Amino acid sequence: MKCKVKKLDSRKFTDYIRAKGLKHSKKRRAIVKFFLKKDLHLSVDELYREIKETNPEIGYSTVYRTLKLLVDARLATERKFGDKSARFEPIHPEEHHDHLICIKCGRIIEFTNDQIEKLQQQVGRKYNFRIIRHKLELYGYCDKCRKKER
Amino acid sequence: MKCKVKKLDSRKFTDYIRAKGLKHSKKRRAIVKFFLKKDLHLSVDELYREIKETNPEIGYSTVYRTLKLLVDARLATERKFGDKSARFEPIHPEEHHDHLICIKCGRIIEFTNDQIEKLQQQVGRKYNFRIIRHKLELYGYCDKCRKKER
DNA sequence: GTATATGCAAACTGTTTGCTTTGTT
DNA sequence: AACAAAGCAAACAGTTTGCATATAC
Repeated sequence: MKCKVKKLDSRKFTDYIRAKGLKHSKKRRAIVKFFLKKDLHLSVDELYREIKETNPEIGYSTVYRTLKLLVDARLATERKFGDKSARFEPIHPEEHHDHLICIKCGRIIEFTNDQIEKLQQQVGRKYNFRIIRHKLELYGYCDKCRKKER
Repeated sequence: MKCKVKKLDSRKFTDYIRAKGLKHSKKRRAIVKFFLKKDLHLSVDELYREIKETNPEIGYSTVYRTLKLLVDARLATERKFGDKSARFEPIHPEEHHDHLICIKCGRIIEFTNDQIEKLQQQVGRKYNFRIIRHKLELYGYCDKCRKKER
């Protein structure tokens, strides 16, 4: 099961922009479109290059600023997997998920596991923590890279 | 249960240094001493300031370089919790642990949970991943900060 | 004495910001 | 017309590096 891009209506972005009294622009729309369309977990750089091909007049800072806007609007989250650069992914409010990351090819797969979630709550109780969110990342070799290994 | 600093023999560092044909120095020893002595999960900056008080002639880059050396020697690991700066902690080879992080006061508590570990392996199997390592961080409010909240 | 360690300043990377110009409403 | 967006360059934070000097062996 690969990552599927779920429908995240760009209308939500429009709503947010309006509610904030901000303005729409071609470039913003282009960035949001790419962001939603492309496979998940893009780094800013990847997204920038991608966009650059069809919209060469868009600058780096605009990409950053728009992604930040998406995060503010709670339509995206920022993550860092090992490497130093930030990766953004659309939020699907109903569903939380964690990540499998291939340390060879960089592939990122999402998964969920209710049992793990429950055990985390249990850990929280044990230490008197009120757990708000968590991060679980499993690093290893994906099926393809395992085959190549030997 | 607070983080306890377990005995991590600085002799291992000595061994590593020798094996690599590198040299000992007062400063290195001082840094390693502080690193092992102080509570875990120090940022470079925290460690630097700490050391500076008794060894004001030690520079930032030396701290970095020595920490890197510790990582190379597999005596420390580098982590990033949300904030941008790296934190280092001694490795205790026999034992893997995860972290509870208080989003109010920044307190970091270590924990282990075998059941979660097992479930992670299960997830790996499901997706045909060979899991090498993982990162689990639970963010929330610690007991002290929960009380203060209301 | 030779080679490594260190300090300093400078380089570097990813990200953010200030300012002027351009675009949206 | 008014005000936000975008581009560019410059600022920034954390980290790394080059080089001359100090230190360890």
